[in-house]
Amino acid sequence: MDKLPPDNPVISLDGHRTLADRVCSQLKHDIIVGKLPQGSKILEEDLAKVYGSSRGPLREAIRRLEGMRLVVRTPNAGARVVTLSETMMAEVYVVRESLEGMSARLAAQQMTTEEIEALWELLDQHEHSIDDADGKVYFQREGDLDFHYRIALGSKNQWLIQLLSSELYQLIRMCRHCSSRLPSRPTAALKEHRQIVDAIAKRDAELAELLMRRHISNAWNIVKDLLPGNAHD
Amino acid sequence: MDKLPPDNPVISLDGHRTLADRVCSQLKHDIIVGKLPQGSKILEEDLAKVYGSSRGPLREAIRRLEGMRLVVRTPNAGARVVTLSETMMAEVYVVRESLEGMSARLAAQQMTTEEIEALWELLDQHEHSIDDADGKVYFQREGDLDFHYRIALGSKNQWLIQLLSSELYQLIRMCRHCSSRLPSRPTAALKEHRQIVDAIAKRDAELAELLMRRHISNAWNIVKDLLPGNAHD
DNA sequence: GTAATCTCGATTGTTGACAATCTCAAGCTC
DNA sequence: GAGCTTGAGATTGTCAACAATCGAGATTAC
Repeated sequence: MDKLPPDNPVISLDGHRTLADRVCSQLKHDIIVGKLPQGSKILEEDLAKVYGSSRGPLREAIRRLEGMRLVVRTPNAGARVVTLSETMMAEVYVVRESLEGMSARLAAQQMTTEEIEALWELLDQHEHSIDDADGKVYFQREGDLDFHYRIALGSKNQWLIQLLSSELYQLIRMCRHCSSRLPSRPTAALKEHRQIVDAIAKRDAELAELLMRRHISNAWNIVKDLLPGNAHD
Repeated sequence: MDKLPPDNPVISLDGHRTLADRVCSQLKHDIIVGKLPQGSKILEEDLAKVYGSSRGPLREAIRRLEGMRLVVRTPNAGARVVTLSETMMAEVYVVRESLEGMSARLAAQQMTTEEIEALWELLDQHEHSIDDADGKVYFQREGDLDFHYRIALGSKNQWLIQLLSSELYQLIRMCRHCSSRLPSRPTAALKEHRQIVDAIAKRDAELAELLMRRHISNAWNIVKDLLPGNAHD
């Protein structure tokens, strides 16, 4: 697991960006891991002090997170952390199914053989991490996103990559953080991953898209029941 | 044509939003119609004066347009209007194909019979506007977007609706404004529109998605050749 | 003549203060 | 007692000044 999506939860260390950028990263992180609960109000002055900045940069950060749909703003009443209702997540998964399906289709046409080879290795790593570390749910989850991120990269379509990694994946992470942390069916998922890579390796774009869409649809059916408020088993 | 997408070029009149909101709308408008040329630098102080505001609200507006991908920003060097290269638009159309295909699929399952009836009427209006007004290219274009917007609405998926209307459609408009203004094949498009509505009316989700994807793929093949720098015929 | 460096102007990043607006609770009327 | 009004406090929206950074042009060394 040598490479993670760019917007991973770890706070970025480079200090030579603009202050608003750093505030944005930290705020995003705090939202995703639930440090700022869903639906909680964002007090500009307080949060600015927390992140060691003034209200100006914080407001700009909020505007960007608004664009990522992590916060909702109402004109003269301030901003709140988004609340992930089940219907909202259902909608997100539908969009994801559509976009990642297309990603897989393009990846089957665009990925180099080296990239495909790297994918196989990644899946082998995942298999090992399933065998021994059954406590490392967190890494399994990030590993799953890593797989999907690589497919997105394989599409070579900057728009797909941006849309998936900077908007959808953030919400998926947030959703996972708040749902109970049961092992999410790693073996079944791994098998589906292998089928997808197989289709890509055979350059069968049609099949790759179909399998990816089915895979994400399956994932949603599992995630759905783990959401708070849904009795499972 | 009683109803247009919310972010249409006409400057919104309600004055009781925040200043940053209004600046954002006007700036967006000026970018889309080409008043601010592609790739031109955005001078905060100058533009703030133009829109009758200070730099603060203007900066927030820029942050939002950055989220809509209408401007690109580099940390200490300012913001520029995005430049629509052919490869970029190709990527946008791929994403559009994916998302609108899904929209059509969902619309076939979710639209009410009243909404479908309204769609038929809309297409009849389009047919008439093709017959007489061959100079009104502008309205034909907006009419086309209106059709696609209604399908998106029909999906009843807020995420799809948002993504399409607040990001992709803006770029499509911008692209159309800058490309030569040849009538974009209204009769062929209308025929395809009818086929799509037909599939939706028959509740054939699979077919609706297929037809919509093919329709957008066709549209791209036409638009591609009209882009500046491409010799046509 | 060319290339590297330095300086100055211009532009962006940041801040704290001020104005406008909203929220909420206490008091008043009916 | 219920509902409306009003006012204080808090919070967001806006602004203008200050600091940091970048870019262009001139200068100088080779």
